[in-house]
Amino acid sequence: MSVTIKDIAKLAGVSHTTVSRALNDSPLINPETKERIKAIAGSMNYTPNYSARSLVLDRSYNLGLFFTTLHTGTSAGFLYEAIKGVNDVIKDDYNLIVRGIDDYKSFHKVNRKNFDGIIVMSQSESDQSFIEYASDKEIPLVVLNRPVESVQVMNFVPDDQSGAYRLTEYLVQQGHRHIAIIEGKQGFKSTQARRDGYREALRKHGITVPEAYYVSGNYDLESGHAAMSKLLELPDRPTAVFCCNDDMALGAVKAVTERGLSVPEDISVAGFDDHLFSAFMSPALTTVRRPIEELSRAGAEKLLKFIETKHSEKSVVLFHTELVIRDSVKSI
Amino acid sequence: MSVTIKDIAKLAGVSHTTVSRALNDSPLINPETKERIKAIAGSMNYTPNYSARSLVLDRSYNLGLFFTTLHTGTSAGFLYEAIKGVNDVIKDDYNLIVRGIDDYKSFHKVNRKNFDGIIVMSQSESDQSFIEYASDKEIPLVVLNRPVESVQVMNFVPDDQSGAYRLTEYLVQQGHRHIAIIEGKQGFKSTQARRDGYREALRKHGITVPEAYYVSGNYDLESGHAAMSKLLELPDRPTAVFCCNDDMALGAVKAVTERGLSVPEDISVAGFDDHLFSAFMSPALTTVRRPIEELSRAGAEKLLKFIETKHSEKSVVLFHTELVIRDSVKSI
DNA sequence: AACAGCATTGTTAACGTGTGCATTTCTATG
DNA sequence: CATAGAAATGCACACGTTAACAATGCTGTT
Repeated sequence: MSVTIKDIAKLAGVSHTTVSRALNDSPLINPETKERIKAIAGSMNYTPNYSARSLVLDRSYNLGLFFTTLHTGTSAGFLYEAIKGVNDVIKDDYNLIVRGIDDYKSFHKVNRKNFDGIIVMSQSESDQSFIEYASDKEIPLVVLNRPVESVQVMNFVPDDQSGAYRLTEYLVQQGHRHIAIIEGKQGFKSTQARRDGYREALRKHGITVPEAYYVSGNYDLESGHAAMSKLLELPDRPTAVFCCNDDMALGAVKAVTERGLSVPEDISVAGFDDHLFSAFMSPALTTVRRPIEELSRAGAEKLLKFIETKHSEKSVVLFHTELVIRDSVKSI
Repeated sequence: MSVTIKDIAKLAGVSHTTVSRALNDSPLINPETKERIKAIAGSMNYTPNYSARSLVLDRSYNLGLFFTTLHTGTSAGFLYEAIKGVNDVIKDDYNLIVRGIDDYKSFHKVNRKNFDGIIVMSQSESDQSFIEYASDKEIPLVVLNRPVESVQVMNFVPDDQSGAYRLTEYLVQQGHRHIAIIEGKQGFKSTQARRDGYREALRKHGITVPEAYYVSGNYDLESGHAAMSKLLELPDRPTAVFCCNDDMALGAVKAVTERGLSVPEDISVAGFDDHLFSAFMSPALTTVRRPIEELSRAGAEKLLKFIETKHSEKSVVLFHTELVIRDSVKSI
């Protein structure tokens, strides 16, 4: 059986309360007694029973990092950057619980007893009921990646729309007018924001494109490949394709080269996200950088502050997205 | 304040003990009383206080998924597959805590009170002291990815050496004799296993290669690019390069194309891991598939069994690696 | 020496839940 | 109706820790 504060108390000849005071830096203890107790605790390798502390303090020391889903539409790079960003902030002071919201049959297991706070990495509105539930339960909550108006939460959102707008403008500036789009997973807010940015830029430049230039993907390599294959069959083939994430761009480029065509000589391709591999594609991909790691870090910092101060306020912080010009777009 | 079993007991007109029996399917309760209690608990949205249960039952319901490090040498795909594999097994019965072992200043926070079990995804021997510590503390432990002899643990290991051997044999069968290797992160056991497989195949075929054909990388895109740049400068340039993971292979292919050379016409490139992007590279990468998700799933299943039965035995399960032939190797 | 105030320590209960043993209730049998 | 045994329920304590309030000890002042 493990060492408890009662074992230490016996050896130190004090009450268990005094041991607790010593180990928690209470002002209500003589410094010499404190050091003596700490030495004994150290020599016995005492560690607190966190369950007991959690019970008394009404704290769990768990933080949730919840993704709308982990099953599909969530790329490895996205998951990786989110975990790294949050982990850099919380270190080993909290347990980071990683989950897909769609894994919950019922949310009632998620409550203040089990989570000190939750970061929702929101990909679509399908997690809206969860966000409302968590807010209603007054669980400290931060929502990343998607703006949420109906709930008083802190929000950190990459500016996907202006990123997509800027990228499409760049394609226009390079002379392209036949610009197609391979969209992301239907229902995801990022899909809509990127499409809106694309459309806004076309409209600004008085460009109209046929309906066939809108093709759906699923944010993965295969769907990018399939979507590009469709676009390449069109009688009026686009000169440039905006792929709404880098995974789909890689699949699209593959579809192009399989037909004996080349990027960007025969058709230009752009992506979105700036994953690690994007700079190493052949050709190096022109894309938009989304700072997922920084956004996750900022969200975690805010959540810790919220937990500490018991205070939060509605805010939306837009994270700058950045056009990254490489080699996959040709000037025509 | 939340609903406790005492609140339910009051409404049901029974003791809290009876409520506990009802909610835990004890045989020591009248079925009608049980249903009545369950109905009340349901209508009050009762959930157990897990801290209290953990304290009484000496259980934490936390499982650790610990990587040797999350800082460098751990690719997004690797992390993603491991988390997915484990998560598929544990669902929401346990909290999955994801950490880098090198994040711990001291291991003493890791104990049976805080973790019901731990899966170590071991990348190098630098986690050996942790594995020994956890085993000594009798924390249920499963080690994935690296064989461990000094400790009585269950081990699930992909057969990297024979994967690398088979890949190198394939290169030899395709006529290559000037075969270089871009190694992984120094000190990682996977680096050694893949190098050993490569050397074993060369030896089998009586092939000797210059020392300059061994170049170090760091399991990332940049180091693959840099290592291939070195190999391309050699007066006696290799005809084929075995990159010890797919990220480095992508970087290496980029270095080739940047020099106006092409893969596989001018130089063949092979990888290791079969990440999702590998099939979509231009050319599609010949590589070795390592079943990280399956291995993680098997490890999690074994760990849950161990926690349940309090019984475990030393075992090493080798997971089959598979040569995946695509387009990046030319026959000469 | 007596008293007041402050510092230090201890007693007791709380947190929410599970369980061993005691008590009560119910049922079957003679 | 009385008795025995089984079923059902409750009492009291435990788990390890924190904290409110009580008690004790020490120090300084008059």
